[in-house]
Amino acid sequence: MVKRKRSKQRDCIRAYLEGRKDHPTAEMVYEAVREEFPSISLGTVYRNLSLLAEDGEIMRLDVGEGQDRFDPNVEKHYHFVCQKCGAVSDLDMPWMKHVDVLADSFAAGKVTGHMAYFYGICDKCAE
Amino acid sequence: MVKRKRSKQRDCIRAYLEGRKDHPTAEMVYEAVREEFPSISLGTVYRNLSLLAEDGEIMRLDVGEGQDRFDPNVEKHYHFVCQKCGAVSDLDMPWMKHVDVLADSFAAGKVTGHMAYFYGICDKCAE
DNA sequence: CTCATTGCAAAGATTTTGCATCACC
DNA sequence: GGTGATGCAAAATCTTTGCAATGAG
Repeated sequence: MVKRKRSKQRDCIRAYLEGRKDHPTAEMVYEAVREEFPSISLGTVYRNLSLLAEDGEIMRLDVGEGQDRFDPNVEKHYHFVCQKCGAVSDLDMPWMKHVDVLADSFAAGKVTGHMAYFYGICDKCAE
Repeated sequence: MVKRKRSKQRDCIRAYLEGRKDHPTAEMVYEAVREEFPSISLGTVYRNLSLLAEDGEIMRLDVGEGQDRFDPNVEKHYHFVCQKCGAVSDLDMPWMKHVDVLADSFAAGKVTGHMAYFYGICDKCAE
């Protein structure tokens, strides 16, 4: 890991994410942080999101919709994606480490983990 | 579903995928099909892959590496991704429909399915 | 003073699309 | 012959990167 010098922009991005449970995209982070730093560039946002993820301060999510999302909760947990509105919410459900053992018995190699998300329709869209 | 007119190019793409278990990317399909249709365009490959997926003849995979991959096996099944060489192989392991029920009890909405893949190091790379 | 960070813009990478032409039914 | 498909190139999307200027330690 490289030496890191503090920056107001990165602090702001980190602080913004800490308070969220909606897993913002880089674009959403950009729009939000822009209110405090009107001249920040999208490149800087992407760079800092990558640095924070690299340092294990946040987690990068890919729920198969093109844009990556970012989560301040770095604990292993599952997500629920609404197929109608695209909202991504946390699932407070136990991590299934045992499925890695199961998968390992079928794989032509050593299984060390898995990636998963659940999809369906959220309550709000079901109305 | 729209009316479809047959084309040699699409037939070739379909036939190429049928014989594979390595989940080629669009680029790989393009390179392969180009041997029979040297003037085929990448756009046509993308277009046909999307049409075939739309018709349920093939399945589009996203294993979080940027490029999508395509699978002639449209049955629900899991995949194993080697983190070293990037190879994607099938896992002949039962589909865990019960986890959808479990997730549903935790979700703020109706869970209808899940997406998952396992990762690790394949035998070839472990040597 | 050094070098990580920024803003800007250009470039990358992947996929989609507009359009005139082609070919299937 | 009508319209779906093709090839080509341009564009759209999302993300990364080169570079000179700026700022933190």
